[in-house]
Amino acid sequence: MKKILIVAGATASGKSGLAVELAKKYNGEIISCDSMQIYKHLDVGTAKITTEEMQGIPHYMIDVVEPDKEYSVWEYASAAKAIIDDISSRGKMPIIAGGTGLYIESLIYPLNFAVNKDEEVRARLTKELNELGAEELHKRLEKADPEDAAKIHPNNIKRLIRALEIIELSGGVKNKEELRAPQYDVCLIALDIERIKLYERIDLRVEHMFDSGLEKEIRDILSQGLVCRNSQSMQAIGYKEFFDYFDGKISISEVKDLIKTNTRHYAKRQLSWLRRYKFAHWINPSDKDRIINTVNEFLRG
RNA sequence: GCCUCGGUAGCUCAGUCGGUAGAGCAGGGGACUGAAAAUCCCCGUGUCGGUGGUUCGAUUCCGCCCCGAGGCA
Repeated sequence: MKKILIVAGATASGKSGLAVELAKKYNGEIISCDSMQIYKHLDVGTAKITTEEMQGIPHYMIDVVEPDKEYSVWEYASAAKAIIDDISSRGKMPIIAGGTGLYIESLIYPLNFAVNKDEEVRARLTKELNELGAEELHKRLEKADPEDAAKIHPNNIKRLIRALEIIELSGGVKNKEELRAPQYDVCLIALDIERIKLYERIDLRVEHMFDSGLEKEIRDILSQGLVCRNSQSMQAIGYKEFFDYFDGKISISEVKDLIKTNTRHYAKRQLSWLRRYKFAHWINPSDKDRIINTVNEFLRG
């Protein structure tokens, strides 16, 4: 099985920098695993790595989509897996760096849905949801797939609609346990930082984003018509918070505070996701020796 | 100096016709299979400013004191 090294962790914990260090040491190339750095032109707000910071190491899966386009895990996984194959075939080490849990999941285990999303079905289900209410749709799911229904809270309408969509399109229930074997030999390094320090780093990073022209960046992409407010990319933290400010509802300092708060919440969710991987190596990013030892052991095995 | 209104959870505040109190936010935990930086779920004991008094019992009523905000001088 091909070996891949994954550097994961909460936002602002130092994944990008560490990935570059490891790539230099182990003859690696880096594949970003980030649902927003996928988008072109969202640079400051996504803390996208700069060319200088890449230090000559090839980076993939960054700037691959226009910011008004929708993107999905499936597209990510297909593209990233092809790149993993390519890097491996050249005798180099694929290093995955990023914090989007679902995207990481899609590389560790194969996605096993037979059906893609379908905007028409989705739109109709959304309409039904508005007319009938979530409870009613949840009951429908319960009839079709009680096991799935038990796992999806009626308030979680995105999941609810997706579950019903799968049933309608595939004519059956989700393909569950099978095909969940890992598809690579994975070494997962999860960056472990004291919570208070992580939050300090987040605050600093947000301050830095404002100093680096975050407001100008978003004004520019809007005025150039690269996105509209409801574009998927504009759901990103660091962008969506600006719209109330543009509408005169909140001040710029409130925008900044909101971004900080939302980023903390996001970091918490990222850590929560990573804790599911019992095989992860939780290591403080400053503990280089342990990181090196862990990777060495992985490569020997 | 006098008058009025406040002082309750980290913050903003509600409430207790006297039986030791609860929301939002923050914070913590969790879920997650083609929207995922999205979406959703769970978690609330704190000298109720201090001190005397009335009372079986005071955060609640009364007195005094302290600290804010405003008004009159």
